[in-house]
Order: sequence, then C-alpha cells, then structure tokens
Amino acid sequence: MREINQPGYHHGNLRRVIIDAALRAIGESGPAGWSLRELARRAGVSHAAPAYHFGDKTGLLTAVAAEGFQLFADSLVSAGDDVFEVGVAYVRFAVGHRPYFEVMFRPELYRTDDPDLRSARERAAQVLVTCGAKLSPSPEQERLTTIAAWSLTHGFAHLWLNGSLSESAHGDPETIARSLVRLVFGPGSVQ
Amino acid sequence: MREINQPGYHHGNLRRVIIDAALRAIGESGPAGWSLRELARRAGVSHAAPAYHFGDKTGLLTAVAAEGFQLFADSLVSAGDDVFEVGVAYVRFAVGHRPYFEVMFRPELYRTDDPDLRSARERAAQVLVTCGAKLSPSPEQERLTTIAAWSLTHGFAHLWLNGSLSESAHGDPETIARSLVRLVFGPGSVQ
DNA sequence: TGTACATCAGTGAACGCGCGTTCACTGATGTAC
DNA sequence: TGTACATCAGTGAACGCGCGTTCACTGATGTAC
Repeated sequence: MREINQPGYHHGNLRRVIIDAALRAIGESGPAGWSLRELARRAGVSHAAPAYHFGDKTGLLTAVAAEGFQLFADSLVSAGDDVFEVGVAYVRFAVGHRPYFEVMFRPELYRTDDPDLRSARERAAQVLVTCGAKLSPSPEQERLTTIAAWSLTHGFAHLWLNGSLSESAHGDPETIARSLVRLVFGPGSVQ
Repeated sequence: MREINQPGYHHGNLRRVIIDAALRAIGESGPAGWSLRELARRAGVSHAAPAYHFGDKTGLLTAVAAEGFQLFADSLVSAGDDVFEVGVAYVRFAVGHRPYFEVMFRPELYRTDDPDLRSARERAAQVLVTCGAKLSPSPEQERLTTIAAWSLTHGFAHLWLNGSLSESAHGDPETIARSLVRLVFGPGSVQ
C-alpha cells in the first residue's frame, strides 16, 4: 500500500485528489464554472487523467453527488431520534458542505441511475419520512408533513446559501434553523 | 413604430426575441447549457447580435432575472390578501415560469446591482413580509415567521422542480402547496 | 416636401484560445512459475 | 529469490471544434433645415 499523496508516475490517489479539486472548484465558481482540463491543472496532473478516471464531467459530478448523499445520510442518521435536530443537521450539512449540496439537488448534472448514489439518497429520504411520521398530527397526514418538514429545511438552506436571506436573517444559520423547526413543528403548532 | 417580428435588416424586436430564445434554452438545458452563439442561431440572427444588445451572457441573464422578478412580484401581489394564496402563487410561479425561477435564485449568474432587478425583488419581498406579519403568533416572531413561510414555499417549489418529490408527491403542485401552507399555518397550528 | 447627415441596429469575416477526445507511449505494480 | 509477462495508471502531443471578441461594413431610421 502506497502512502497517500506520494509523488511519482503512479499517483496512487488521483481519484481522490481530482474529486477534492472538483469540490474546491465548485465552491469557488459553482458546478459549471470549470473544465476537466482546469481541474487537472489544479491537481497538477495530465489533462487526460480526469477523463481516465471519470469518463467525462458528468461522471465526475456523479461521483461528487454520490459521496455527498452518503455524507448527508450519515449526518441525518447521526442526529439521532430528535426530529428537530435532524432538521438542524439538514441545514448544517448544506451550509458546511456547500459544494456537495449544490450538486446533489441538481440532478441534471449527474447520472441519477448510479446505484451508490440512489441507495445513499434513499437512506437520507428514509430519515425524513421517519421524522414526518413523528411530527404528523394524524396518520393520514404523514406524507404531507414529511413534505412540509423537508420543504422548510431545504428551502431555508437554499435561500440562505444563495444569499436571499442576508438582509433579513443574521447570525448562525443552525440557530435560526432550530428556531424555525420549533416555531413550525414545536409545541403549540401542528402537533 | 414597427410591427413586432417584422423581418428585415433592422429587426426592431431583437432584444425581446433573444430573451425569449434564452428562456427556451434555459428550459431545455438550464442556464449553463448554451452559448450566446447558439442563442443567435436559434433566433436566426448574426452571432454578434446578442453581444450587441447585452454585452455578455451575464448581461443577458441579468435581463432575464429582472424580468422574472417583475413577473414574480406581480404574481404575488395579485394573489391578494389571502396569505395562503400568496404561498400558492409562489409555487405556481416557480412551476409555471421555471426558466425565470432557475435564474432568479442563482445570483452568481447575474449582476445583483441592477436597479430594475433590485426594486422588483424588493417588491416581492415586501409581500412576503406582510404575509409573515399576518401569520405570526406574536409581534416578536414576525421575522422568523416570514422566513418560515418563505422557506416552506420556496423549498417545496425547489424540491418539486428538481424532481426530489416525484416519488412521494403526485398530482398538481399547486394543490399540494395549498395543503402544505394550510397544514403548517392554518387553524390549529402556529396561529 | 426634399435633401443631407447622424445615429442606430445588425452583419459577417477573421482572430486566437481553451476545450474534449484520441492514441501511441511509458513507467510502476502485481502475478505466475 | 529471480525472471517474465500482463495489467494498471498516467503522460503528452495532436486533432478538430465552438467559443467570445473585434472590427470595418451596411442598411434602415430619425432629425434638422
């Protein structure tokens, strides 16, 4: 086993390095603002290397999205049984892993039939469904409540990230998210 | 005054035609999936014409976003005093004017200092603030309630448009949106 | 009403550039015996 | 332990293409007198 990042003809870790370069590039200019050749330049490798590993840009973004959904599902799961904290974890992930988040919810950028990606996304969705069931005022409204909870946290995360709330919402997004879910789903509201 | 769409050396309506071509292109492949040259081809004009009118792609997308926010503000205003119907109008606009919506909430695509754009966006925001005030359980929570209502409708619209809800939500998005805002903000909930 | 001139709207040829893709190659690694 | 061979990982030169930009131009429109 080679050490990671060891130089030489065989990099040994190039797939990882290219994905990291992609994440950095996405963070700086979004998923459209760079080319595979630019990524190769950043990673210090031949311009043909990214194509060798991922085929094309869609293949690379598929890998990014798959990895993103896996991290995302892990985050939601580890928030535990507290439905409010799952909502907070949703926002924390979006803000803390913005490049992943930007790709994950633009399915036109990647191959939605990737099996790893699908299973990770399904795992995340299952957490949300469980939360919806807990929050729902009646069994018939579980599905609608799930959509409501998902929309609320997702909408807040999206508006926060694109700067729409910069005038009206100040401070830590996690804290605001916690207040939001308590306001909407806390004691005295839907339940 | 020339008739619109009349052919000839001086088109007379080219700015409009190019924006419409852009909206069609965005609808087909998103805001990044085309070039100014391709747009000129679609519009049947010289490839230099779009640059003459808009400078560059950012300038064109600024015009799209400005027009979008104007239509958006009109939609919200004309929903009247019914706060629930404002939420429904938000979703109706997003689903019915998807190309505008896709650009409007990606500020990195356009010039956010465009005065027409800013004033239209401000007009739309004002409607949402008024709704938040009406829905808020107490004066101290008006700001948070505004963010909640905005996040709920925006999140639902965004998730709907990117296909995240295609497995769990069937039927007319407007109808679901109406149910959502009633569930969250209707009698027996926050208020 | 006519004429002259300025401005506006759009053209099309030409440019240099970065892109994705191809392909013969090279050097390192793994495996069989 | 040594050797031979196959496979893997990455290189770098070459290609054709579409792009944005520039620029001299052309034809239509508006205005002054």
